[in-house]
Amino acid sequence: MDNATDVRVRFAPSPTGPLHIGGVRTALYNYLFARSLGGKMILRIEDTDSQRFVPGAEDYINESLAWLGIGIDEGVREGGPYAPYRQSERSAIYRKHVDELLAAGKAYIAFDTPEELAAAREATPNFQYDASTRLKMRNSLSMPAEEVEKLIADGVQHVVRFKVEPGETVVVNDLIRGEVKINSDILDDKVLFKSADNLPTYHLANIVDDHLMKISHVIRGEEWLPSAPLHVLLYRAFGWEDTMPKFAHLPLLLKPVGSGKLSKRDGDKLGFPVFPLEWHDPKSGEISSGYRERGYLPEAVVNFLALLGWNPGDDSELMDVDTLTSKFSLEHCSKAGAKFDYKKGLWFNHEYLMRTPDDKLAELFVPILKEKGVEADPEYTAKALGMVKQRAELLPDLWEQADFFFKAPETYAEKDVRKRWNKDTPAIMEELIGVLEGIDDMSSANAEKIVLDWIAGKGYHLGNVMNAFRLAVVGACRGPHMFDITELMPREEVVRRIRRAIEVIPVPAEK
RNA sequence: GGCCGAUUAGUGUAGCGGUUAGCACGCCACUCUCUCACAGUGGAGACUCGGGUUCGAGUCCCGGAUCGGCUACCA
Repeated sequence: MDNATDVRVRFAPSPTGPLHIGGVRTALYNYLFARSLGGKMILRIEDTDSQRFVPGAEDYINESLAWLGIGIDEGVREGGPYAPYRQSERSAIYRKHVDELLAAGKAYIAFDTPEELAAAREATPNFQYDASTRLKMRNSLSMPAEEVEKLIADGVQHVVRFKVEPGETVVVNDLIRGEVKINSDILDDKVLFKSADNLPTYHLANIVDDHLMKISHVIRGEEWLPSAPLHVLLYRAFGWEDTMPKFAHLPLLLKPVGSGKLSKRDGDKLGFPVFPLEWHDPKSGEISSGYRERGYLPEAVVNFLALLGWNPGDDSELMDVDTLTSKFSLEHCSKAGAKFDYKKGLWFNHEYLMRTPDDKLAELFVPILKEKGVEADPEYTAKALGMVKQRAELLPDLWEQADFFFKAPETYAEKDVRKRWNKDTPAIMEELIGVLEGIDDMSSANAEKIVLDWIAGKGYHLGNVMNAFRLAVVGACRGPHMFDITELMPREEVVRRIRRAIEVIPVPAEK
């Protein structure tokens, strides 16, 4: 069934907390890569660290990817031919493979306790558990076979370590970085199987699963580059070098200001989310904000993230997921870490908001109206939002911009009052009410013509009259064209607001 | 400390030996205008530093600096 050349990629997060935005980007690149080549996207849960497991994190991962539209072909929820896709459920598979390595003499058993290892590191600067030191440690290479057997029979805790042969140059061919060479001397005898929870470490589980699941390309963060040579050695030890996946190590996401990798604190400090969805930490009770809850559109987040470390090869910036897919290629991924430009993220969302059809916007706006305790006709809401959407970056900004469509102003912007509400204003506004009431057709163009003619005829100051009018209806000098507002808003409401403004706004003593 | 990786305006990036070093965000003007936006036009702003190679280097090589990652019975 499966062809050797089939593209199969995986996103393999650890359920140790909310999915970080950098992880989301890795998932996205895997997804775009797979889709662009007609391949499959696998979601594998790497829960081999029982100490750090966080309940709810796996659901969070699934929900985040679903919200962003990053589709999964095979995974824990989706199932698939290589199930289970949760590593904690695959321990027998790893056990079998590690035994193979043991039998072939490519791995060995070690009894050193954490304390002993700490002591060794203390005693020797740059201590490394490798060919130069392993015979001085307590393991099946340094101890008589009977003693090893006895310790195992007695149930003494032990780990399995990979036996790295020294003096060899290991070459990793990275699709983004080219050839990366290192000497095996600097590699240590990595623990493959832990004693603490009888589960494999990342390195072993990762190689076994990628092989068994027929992964063709491993696209992951740069933090894995240093261990990639070890992984090559593991493929070799298993005799899987011929079908070894190709590697691509993505640059990291960095802090917007200062240096270092992007952290949750940066988001808190500068006011942007670092997680796709809001996260309620089950232990601390702490709540971390998410893109979704903040009012970002998933399409905008995807577009923004795609361009952080990749470019389409031309000047396009606003691209939907199909366009991103068709243009995606690993060759256009950059090598250097990208500072997280959250302001550009805001711009993307603004662009997507402007392009969202008004009725869809009205739907997205329902929760906000509800929160504000306002009931409104969907069609009215759609028209109102359509008028202000070019002024909003995030969904909640729509309320800031369109609130007056749903409730009369209670206060009037002081600065605008000072500038636009003169001693003649109440009388002119009174006159305006009469003019408005005399209009048969309140359509924007018609009402504008009539009112403007009246202003010109009377020789009034256009800016002052219009802004006073705006102040009365909106509560400040902001918003769409006045006659677009009065076309949508019932005339009685407009009149009521002008009357209230005349009543409430104090007339300045002079001028 | 060791190993690996990276380095074009404030930010994201294009460039792949010969360009007035392109685009976008942000910033500043101007235009439009009843306000705020949108839109349009214009502006300021960059090749980390040395050495090489070459007729010619942002582009290739070497070194320094800086930044990042890894260096766990975490992933």
